[in-house]
Amino acid sequence: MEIADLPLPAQLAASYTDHGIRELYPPQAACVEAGLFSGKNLLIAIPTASGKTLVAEMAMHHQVANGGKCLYIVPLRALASEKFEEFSGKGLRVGIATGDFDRRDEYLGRNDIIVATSEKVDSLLRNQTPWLSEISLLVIDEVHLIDDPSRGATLEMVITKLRHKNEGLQIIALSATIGNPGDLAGWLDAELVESDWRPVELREGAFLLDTIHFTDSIRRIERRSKHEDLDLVLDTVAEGGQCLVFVSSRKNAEAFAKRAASGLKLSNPILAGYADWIRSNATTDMGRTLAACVGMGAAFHHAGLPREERQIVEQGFREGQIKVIASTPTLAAGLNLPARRVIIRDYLRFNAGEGMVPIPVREYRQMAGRAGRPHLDPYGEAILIAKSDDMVDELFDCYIEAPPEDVRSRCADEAILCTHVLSLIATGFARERNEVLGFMDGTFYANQGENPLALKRVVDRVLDFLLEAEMITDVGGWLEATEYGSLVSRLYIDPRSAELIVTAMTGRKEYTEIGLLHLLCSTPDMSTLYVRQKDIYLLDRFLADHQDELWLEIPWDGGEGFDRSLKTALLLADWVNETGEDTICERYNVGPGDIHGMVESVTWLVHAAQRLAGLFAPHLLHPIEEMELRVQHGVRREVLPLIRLRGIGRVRARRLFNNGIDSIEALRAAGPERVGNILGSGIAARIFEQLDGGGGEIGEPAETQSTLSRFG
DNA sequence: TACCTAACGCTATAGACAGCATGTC
DNA sequence: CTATAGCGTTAGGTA
Repeated sequence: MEIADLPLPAQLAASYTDHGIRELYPPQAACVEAGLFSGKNLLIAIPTASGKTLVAEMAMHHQVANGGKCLYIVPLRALASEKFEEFSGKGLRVGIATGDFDRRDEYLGRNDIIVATSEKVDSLLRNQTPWLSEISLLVIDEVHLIDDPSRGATLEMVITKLRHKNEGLQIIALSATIGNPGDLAGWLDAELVESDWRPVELREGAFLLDTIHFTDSIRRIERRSKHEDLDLVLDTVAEGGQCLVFVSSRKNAEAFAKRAASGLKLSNPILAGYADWIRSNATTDMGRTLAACVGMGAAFHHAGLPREERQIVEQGFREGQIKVIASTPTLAAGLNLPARRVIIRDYLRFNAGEGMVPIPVREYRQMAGRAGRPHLDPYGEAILIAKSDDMVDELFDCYIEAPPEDVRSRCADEAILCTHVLSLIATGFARERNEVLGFMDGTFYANQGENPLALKRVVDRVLDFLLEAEMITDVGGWLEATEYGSLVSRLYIDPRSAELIVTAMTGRKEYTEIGLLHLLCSTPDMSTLYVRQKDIYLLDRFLADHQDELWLEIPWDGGEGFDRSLKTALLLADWVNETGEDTICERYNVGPGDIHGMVESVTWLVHAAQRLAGLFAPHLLHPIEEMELRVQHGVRREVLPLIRLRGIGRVRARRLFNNGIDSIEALRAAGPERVGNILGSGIAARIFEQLDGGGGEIGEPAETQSTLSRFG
């Protein structure tokens, strides 16, 4: 099927031909035949890299040409940016909406295509965003994530809400290969397009000692090192390919990258350039290790890395300079980063409470699908590593030839349903008990024929909780959200978090920094740090001195959850007391990326706490507002007056403060010249522009003078 | 005595969405 | 309540 024969706007067709795309891949053609351009709903279950995005893009342009508006839902922020870039510059107005990147919020509705994460769409729905009802085409990327235990229900509810709201909505759902695509297609009233066609041949096999066993052939690998897994890498590189190695833990990723680096020992100016950049920005051991590895052509990739380092690694790999990346599952689900050979070294992963658990077939497929770069590699290889003879057969049975798992609804979970039921009531999707159940009839859960009574019981319990918490009221069967409930729904926090926060804030405890942080870290919305044996001593010592500063009771059973939230709170306390990044990383055994993640989460929660304080504990409003600024910037209280200026962050504020400038007044008194000496004249000029310009309300009067003497 | 190595036991374990209002070094 | 690699400790060996 030729591009030229399709009902596409001229500009899009031209953009495709410019990129050498003239003909559709067979599965893409199947989508057109299944009714892509005639408004049919489609469930497209085809392998990674076989052109799903293009199908969606064509449908979106066709839709817009007919006066429609499109919403493209993705599971990750990084994916949102990737798709945003991809869709931009082809004649349509494209917008992006994610938690960290939505400066166009106001104008979002003017776009033809909006790319957003599922949580962001849910949030927009909760805030009654008007343009959502104009959406005529909904694209759901990675729809199989409806099965994700923690986030799947949100996706399911968002889909159900949008279908409920927008009559005649066309849905295009993109999925990995799953066991029961028929179920999902049935729910969505969609035509099913299924195929295992790929643009690059994929060979899957299991490796033992020095031999790759494929389905009907074997391939010997030269022994080049002490480690078999490394031999596989060196072999790929010797043939001019690149390698992606999936391992189960960060430590393994780093260890493998080190081994690969000393096995490869590459050296060229470009790699050296990357290594220098990483080294000069690195503040931690981890960063220096990465720099050393990258200099020799290998890298590791996990969530502890700071964003910039992650991007360098990805870029270096795309350019073909970095030959190997040893990665945790970060790369499995995330960006499009193909390699000739993918090695799945660890297929067991530690799972709290369960021990080592084999990864699902779907995840294996996800990783294996990364093998083979279209137009660049002659073929792709996905290789599992066996430790014994028997393992080879087992790996074939359990992964290579195994059918992928079925997808199941996750929305019957009581804790998760709680937040969604509240939002249904707060936004008027349901006004009575039966309407809640009626709405749930439209979910995948109900469609899969799960026990409706079980769901009813859960819904009843959830409603009882919400009534008890006074987030909703029930007047003669008529359900309505209270001001509290509506706020919780819009803040997008778990109602259980809100209850915990409100209860603690209205208790008779005095405000303390650690009290607030620990409270927020005890919330189900905050992920907490792992507690090691040697941390326990430190935690106990902290408790001995500061027990009475905590807002929450210490559980008598010395629960693990308590230790975890306390450790996390201590990390954040260090952050707002300007402890250096390297010290924090070492003390808590985390990477810069983890700090960033936790700071981001807690900033969101402090904001929520601030709004809740406005409703229930006005006396806490001011200190919590201060904490909001402090976590955002990672600064002590004493530099807050300075931080409010644009162009001043934690470093510059600290530098000014240490030079005796602790307030707006002091800044004025010092004058541009002296400030210029401290920070550089360009920045000084920008600061004084703000001071002289209309910004009369910037900063606060100096109220922190008492602590000044410490630094003078 | 200084130094190295093999053997052993212990320890720790992936990822990342959401508010709000604009700019860090 | 699983698997595995990395690491620290220690015993044993060698120059």
